Amino acid sequence: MSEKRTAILDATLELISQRGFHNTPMSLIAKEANVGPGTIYRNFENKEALINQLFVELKRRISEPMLAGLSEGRTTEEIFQQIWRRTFQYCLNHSEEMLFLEQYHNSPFLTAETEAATREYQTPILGVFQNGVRSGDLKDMPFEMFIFFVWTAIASHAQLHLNGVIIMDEDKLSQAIQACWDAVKSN
Amino acid sequence: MSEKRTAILDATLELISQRGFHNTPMSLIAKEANVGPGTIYRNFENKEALINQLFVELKRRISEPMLAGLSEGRTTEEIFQQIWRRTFQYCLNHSEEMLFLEQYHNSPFLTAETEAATREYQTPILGVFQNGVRSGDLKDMPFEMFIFFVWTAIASHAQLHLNGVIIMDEDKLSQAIQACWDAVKSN
DNA sequence: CTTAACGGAGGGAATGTTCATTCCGAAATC
DNA sequence: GATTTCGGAATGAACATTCCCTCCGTTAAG
Repeated sequence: MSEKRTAILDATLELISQRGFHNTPMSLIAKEANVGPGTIYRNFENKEALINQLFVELKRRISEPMLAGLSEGRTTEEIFQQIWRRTFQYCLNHSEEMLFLEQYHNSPFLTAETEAATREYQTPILGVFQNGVRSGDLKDMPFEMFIFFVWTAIASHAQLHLNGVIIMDEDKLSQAIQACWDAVKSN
Repeated sequence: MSEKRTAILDATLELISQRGFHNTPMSLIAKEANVGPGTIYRNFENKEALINQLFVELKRRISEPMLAGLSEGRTTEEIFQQIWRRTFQYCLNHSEEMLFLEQYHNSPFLTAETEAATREYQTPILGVFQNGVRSGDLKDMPFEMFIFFVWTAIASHAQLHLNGVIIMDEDKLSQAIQACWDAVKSN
């Protein structure tokens, strides 16, 4: 990935997560990236493609802490907890990325390919889930329902924290994790 | 509320939930509402105000089935279940409204007043929550955390259903409700 | 009862701005 | 010197918003 390309993606992330799509002209992205407007079009077909590729890139990044949580627990519950904690922490440390993802999560201009590429990054979690179901630790729910109590829950709680609605200190954090665990654990 | 105003809001809902904000010109809204572009500006200050008012109106509408669920259960668990079922059904029957709400849920152009107005409509649920905590049926979590397992969960699962990702038949529905109940119920 | 004056809502053409995108000369790289 | 990449002025389309003319209902005067 060229350096310019990275600069453009970074600038897009920063500007769009704060100002929204319709309020950030390509010219502004170019300026922020120290690049001419024309250069953007050398790397991305158009504005929509730029958003889509950024979306995929961010999904990839966020899957890393999820993955890292995988190897840290022994029991299913410990693994669940580690994934939650690590991903939550990542969301706080990279709030722009999380905000962008949540903002365009169900937006009309994400293409089907983007959605597909996105799904790729969930496969590590799928393994955890299937093992947990097989071993009787987890309820046998649809995988997407399980994902809700991981990714959606994490992102929502990170946003609540960032907006100052709930201060997610250690107490609240373990409370949230416990609630989600209660939701998915088998009885 | 004037007839024209209602027509404009309806047209806006339909067009924007399908095409997104930046892809639906005021002129198109006007055409869909059988109204001149100028007429829109007689009822709403500008495009952003239109979106904001539509958002508030939809939050009001969706709070009705929630409310209706309140009176149908005896135990906290029954009330929880009724709220979930009714609201979920409403989301399926009014998917455009739900999609619009989810799409602009965390969008840069919702004003603070809009967010405040929105919070109003949660107060009936707050009562249920507080009673449940007092009686020891519910975990003593922050209210917004509780709301996550109601509204956010409902909307997400409705979307999964509408996208064909999970077919939410009675089995899956009660499974989802059970999971959310397990999350919030005290142990 | 008729008609004239008024006021306000509706419509839509016109305006001016704001971009996305292009394109070509300049700079850099090989 | 050739080839690729870059920049940014220029272009053209799209669109939010305005402005003013039209239409209609209401009221007042005759």
